[in-house]
Amino acid sequence: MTATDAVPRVTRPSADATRERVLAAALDLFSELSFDGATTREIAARAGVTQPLLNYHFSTKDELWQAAVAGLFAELTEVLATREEGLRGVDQLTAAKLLVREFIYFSASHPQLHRIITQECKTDGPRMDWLVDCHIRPHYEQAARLFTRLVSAGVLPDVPVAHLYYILTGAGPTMFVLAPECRRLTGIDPQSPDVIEAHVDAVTAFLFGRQELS
Amino acid sequence: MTATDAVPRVTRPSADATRERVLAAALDLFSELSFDGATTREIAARAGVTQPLLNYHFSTKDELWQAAVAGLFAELTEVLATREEGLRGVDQLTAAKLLVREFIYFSASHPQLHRIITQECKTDGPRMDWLVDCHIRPHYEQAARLFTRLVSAGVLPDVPVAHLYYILTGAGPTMFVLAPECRRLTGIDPQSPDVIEAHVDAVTAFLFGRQELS
DNA sequence: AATCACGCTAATCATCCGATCAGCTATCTG
DNA sequence: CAGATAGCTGATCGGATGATTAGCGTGATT
Repeated sequence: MTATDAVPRVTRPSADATRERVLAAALDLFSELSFDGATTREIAARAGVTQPLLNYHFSTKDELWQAAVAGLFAELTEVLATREEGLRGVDQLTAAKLLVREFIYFSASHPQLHRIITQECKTDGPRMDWLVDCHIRPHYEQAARLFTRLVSAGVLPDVPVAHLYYILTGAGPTMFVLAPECRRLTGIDPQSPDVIEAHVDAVTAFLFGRQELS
Repeated sequence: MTATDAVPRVTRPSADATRERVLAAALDLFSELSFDGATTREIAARAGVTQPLLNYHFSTKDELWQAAVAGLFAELTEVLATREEGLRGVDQLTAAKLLVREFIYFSASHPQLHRIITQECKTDGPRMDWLVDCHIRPHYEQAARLFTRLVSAGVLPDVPVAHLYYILTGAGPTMFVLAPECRRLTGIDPQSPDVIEAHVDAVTAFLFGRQELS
């Protein structure tokens, strides 16, 4: 089905597996320790390989970072696209609520996403430019279209979409981004399914109106 | 009035001024570039001094970081205490709304606060422990008492206070934390007074109920 | 006036970082 | 079977980082 089946493969299968182990380790460490705080040696150690291998598969530390982040956004894009696909024909308000819920669920299972965004987008720089132009903007524009429709329908108050965007992307993921703090501060584990469910309910209740709280 | 007037001072006045210049530079760079990303040479350069001076005033990089963060939290504590003082006698709901507004205004004028929190509290570590135990917990407990009263009064929906805390601290400051992203992504400058006002209005509207939107 | 502590700097240290290079080994190709 | 190549490692390099040390100048003390 894919091109790699037709063309005789030049890369050995073992390389793909280690590549993905490296990418997973890089994503975790970059998101938790920041780009500068995560060292290539530590990433390599977590992936069970030696440090020069990172420069073999990804020529530079920046390219490793880009590859790890691109994989994460690909997951987000796929999850949202699949969900949207499954919501064809559902009425606008219900579809919007379920799409927002899906986004918060993703933020809970992939806290690395907003950890990296809040890490890189605090300052101007090449990584922020790349993140915004290549990955964040498409999702922002999709969200903006959705919010615009909901405001027109009177479901959301008449607030500029940029504010709605930062209220949702702030209120939804922050508890999961700061999971270690939340555990120490409140004793609650944000990775628990019950807590995730309660948070999704709470955020959607505040966003779409109080009476919606079950 | 202060003790330094009575006791003959041993530190020269010039030292206090440079100390504060160093602290301000450290706060900006730590919050934007993370603890590891900010170098002592860069902090010194921004403060207009040489790098070994940082080790003279603050024995280590960690102590410099602690001093800078402590000063920021002292400002927050003072601002909120002053505001609460001025709200004695005001009815509970109005006082709560104005206190929340004050918090968001502070997040707008001091984005370094939540930049550092989201930087350090993603991972367990000594800096996270110190931040939570010495500075975050007192404010969390104050917020928890406020939220508990508002839930009892029926002003807020019956959601555990931890969720309310992370919804507020996520929805309020994120737009200002990610100001560079917001400018590039939306063309809106979150430091503009009009935008700050609109965001404060929007967040309080979602938090305290739709009908409150002016 | 002599002394001394304070504020600050130039020079330097050990350490760690990302990157490079030569070389090993196993698999694939012809 | 022989050669080539992909996958990976050990050793190492230049550069940057946080910290230390010795020492300078100025202003307060006695």
